[in-house]
Amino acid sequence: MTTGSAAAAKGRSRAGKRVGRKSERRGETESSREEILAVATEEFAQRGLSGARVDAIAERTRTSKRMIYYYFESKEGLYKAVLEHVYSQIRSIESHLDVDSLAPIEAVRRIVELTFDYDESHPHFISLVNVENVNHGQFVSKLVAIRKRYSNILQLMQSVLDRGVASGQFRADVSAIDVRLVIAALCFFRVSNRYTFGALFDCDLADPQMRRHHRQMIVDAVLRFLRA
Amino acid sequence: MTTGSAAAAKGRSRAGKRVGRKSERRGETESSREEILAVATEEFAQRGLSGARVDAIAERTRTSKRMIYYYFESKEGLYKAVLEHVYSQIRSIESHLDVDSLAPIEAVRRIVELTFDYDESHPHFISLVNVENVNHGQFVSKLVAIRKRYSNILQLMQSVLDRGVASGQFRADVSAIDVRLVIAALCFFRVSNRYTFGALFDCDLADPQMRRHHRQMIVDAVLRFLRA
Amino acid sequence: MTTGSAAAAKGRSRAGKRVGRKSERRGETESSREEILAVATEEFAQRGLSGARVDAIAERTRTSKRMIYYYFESKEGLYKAVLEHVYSQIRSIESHLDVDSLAPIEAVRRIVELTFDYDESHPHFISLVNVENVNHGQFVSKLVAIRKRYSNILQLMQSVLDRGVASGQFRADVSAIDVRLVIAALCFFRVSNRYTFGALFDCDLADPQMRRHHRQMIVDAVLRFLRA
Amino acid sequence: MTTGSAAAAKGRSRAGKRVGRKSERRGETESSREEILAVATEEFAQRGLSGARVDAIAERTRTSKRMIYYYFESKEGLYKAVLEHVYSQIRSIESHLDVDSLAPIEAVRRIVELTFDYDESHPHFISLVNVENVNHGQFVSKLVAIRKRYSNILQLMQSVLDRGVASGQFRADVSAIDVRLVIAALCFFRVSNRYTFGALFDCDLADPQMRRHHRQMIVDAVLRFLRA
DNA sequence: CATGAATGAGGATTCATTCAT
DNA sequence: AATGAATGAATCCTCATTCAT
Repeated sequence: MTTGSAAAAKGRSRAGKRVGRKSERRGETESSREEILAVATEEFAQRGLSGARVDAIAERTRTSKRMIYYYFESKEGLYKAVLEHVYSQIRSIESHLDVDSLAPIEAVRRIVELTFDYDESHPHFISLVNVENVNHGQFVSKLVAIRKRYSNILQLMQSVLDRGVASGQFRADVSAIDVRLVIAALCFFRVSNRYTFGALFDCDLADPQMRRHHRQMIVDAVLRFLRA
Repeated sequence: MTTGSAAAAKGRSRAGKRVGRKSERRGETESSREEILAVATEEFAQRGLSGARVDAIAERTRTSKRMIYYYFESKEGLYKAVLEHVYSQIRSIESHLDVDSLAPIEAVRRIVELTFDYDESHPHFISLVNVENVNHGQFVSKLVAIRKRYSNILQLMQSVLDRGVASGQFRADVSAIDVRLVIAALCFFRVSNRYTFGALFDCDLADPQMRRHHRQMIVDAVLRFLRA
Repeated sequence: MTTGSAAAAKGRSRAGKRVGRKSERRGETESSREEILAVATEEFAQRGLSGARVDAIAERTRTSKRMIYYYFESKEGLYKAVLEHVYSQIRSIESHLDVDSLAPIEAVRRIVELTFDYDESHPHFISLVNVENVNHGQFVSKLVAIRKRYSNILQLMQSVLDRGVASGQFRADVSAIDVRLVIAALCFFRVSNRYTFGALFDCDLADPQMRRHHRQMIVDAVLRFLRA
Repeated sequence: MTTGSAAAAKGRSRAGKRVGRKSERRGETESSREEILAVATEEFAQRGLSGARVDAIAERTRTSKRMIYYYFESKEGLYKAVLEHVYSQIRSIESHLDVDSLAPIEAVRRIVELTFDYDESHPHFISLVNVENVNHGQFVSKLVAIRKRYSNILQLMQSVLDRGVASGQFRADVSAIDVRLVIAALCFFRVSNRYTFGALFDCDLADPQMRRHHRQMIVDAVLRFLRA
């Protein structure tokens, strides 16, 4: 979870608006589109919106540059599709967890761990969120489907908090949004700032041992933050 | 403090190699260079390395595009200068504080507050760090002067921790680098992800009330994290 | 009548070569072709030969882009078909008139009026003639059927002139081609140059009052031109 | 004179807005720009706005494609500059004539002849006006300087008409705009429709003998139109 | 120190057309 | 008779950079 974890996302989201198509067929077609999307995800993550080259994306694909425009209409359209795709891929951490069946502390622990694991294993996603922030979030704000999902996340979190408060284990003065911010910040930063933090403090955040240590540490920090 | 706070930045670093020229007039010269640097900082922060336009930078300056090349040799050189400049501007939080004269808890509180305030008031710096991370930190790793500074920071932090542990107020199993990471993450994320977090959780992180709340919250979280 | 009025156009000319196919169903087939032709007429008139987009034409049609190629083989083929179509639609003004049954002056008056009315009510035709002239008339010269028709027009005009000369009402030193030129020029220009003339002389040639005035004026001018 | 003859045009019109230039120097610079303009005039006249190729224009020039964008910003900008240029080149026929010193009939004769000669000798101009009309006059309407000039033309024409009416030689019920329309139409059409008219009536309007004949004929037609 | 002119190399995008079914 | 997918070849345009003065 970074800018919030992703909620149920059951419906497959059609990223690039397909224009001028009358019927929908699965199969080959879809895979060309998906191949482009996969390659573009990498390119945009690694080079940013203006740094990415349509030519470079096309070359790493079995299709041609022309197909990119066929499916996505423009470089920007492709970027939007990529953004929507990566956001929609985040299966809601809470929904994978049946948060309500766990004791509050355990629920929070699992939420943090899943968030941490997701961010660690999806550096492209982290980079794309960075890119989007550098670009003033001009596209993320248009992803309506995504935004809906995120409001559910807060509700789930709130119910966990409520139970924790009721049981006397959590403080009462922390809002769901606060907890999400703390969790997101701690997990996201490790990945998003791996290069600068690593260079300046001369350490390798990707080191497995370091990672394991930080995973526990962040769980600990969040629980200490919530503890009554 | 973000990717680590900035240490004592003693020598002002001259970014663009300045070849010895006929007349080395101070004043005018310096201000042209600095004007370019100021404008470029904004442009690179707002549009990223490849998104920034040399033309655009020149136009917003009283000087010409040619001068950019005169002072900085290339767009990349200008970017490096900007990066070095913003990093060097961070006067070490610890050095401003005389950390050693404060009680450990108070010292940490002040460090967090200063870090928070710095990040909040320097969104361009945050953006540039983001940009640098999107670009794999390829330039930050070359800023030797900066890196030295950052190692001092860790030492100062360590001494605070040591005193806290000695007084029985802090846990013993937290390293300086861990604390810096936690502080940096919590302060940096609020600013770096303001667009995506704001859009997805439908809240305005820039709101003064929210900011005040989070400032206290982060101090609190860090102290809870350290507390024995 | 513009570049000459159109004569009887007895045989309907099939523009796009229609290869004999399995089922030559009338009706549907024909209407697809005609729909394309109608849309293409507008597009070519409004945007010129190279400005028109095959995609745009297809989209405004109930059929697909592929059908355009099926019927017309190429964009150029479609343009030729459009050109032939609009030229063939001009039913000979003279043939609608039974010119020989009218007194010479009356005959000329009616010819001018019909030409004027045709041009005014067929701006697409005018535009297409313009387009064709911008393209050096490379296609019109191939429309053999059309060219034949036009030579008849001259004969009819000549007979009117002859009768007028015989009756002493017309001058003898004006050829049929001269009269056609004068009539065509005066009627065509109003429509073809409506935009530039209107903009530069700040008047609206489409205004009904202006139009009525010019209609009479042109009849008058032509008769004065012919008067013995 | 076509869409109206051109008036005094004393001030040199700067066609393509030169951007980002602070001082103005004559000489070499200007000639590059003018060379582009000259070549572009031909290309746009021969192929229309969308048919013209920036590459083709550049190739026929001693400069590069890049310079076209440097001077004119876009293909459209170049087209606008061309249009303005050709319109501004029309030295006012009336102003070359000292219309007021001639007897009314003689004045009209000379105006017609000069208009005729101008149109005959500037087929590119005629074509460009055609192109502009195909494009709905979207650019000509913005040429403010040109439009001003054209309003003067009408005044000069009106004064000639007034003198002719006063002397009893001209009818009183013809407006300046009417006469300009008649003259423009007759002279313009011969050139603008040379391809289609020639093809359909199987004659060569460019033939010198034909041209001489038509020149007299048009003068005659206009005078007959005006005669009291 | 300063500047307007110039540009090669590349970058996004479009378009008429064809293929597989 | 019909169509959605696919594409090579342009086509317009941009950008960092250098030159001449």
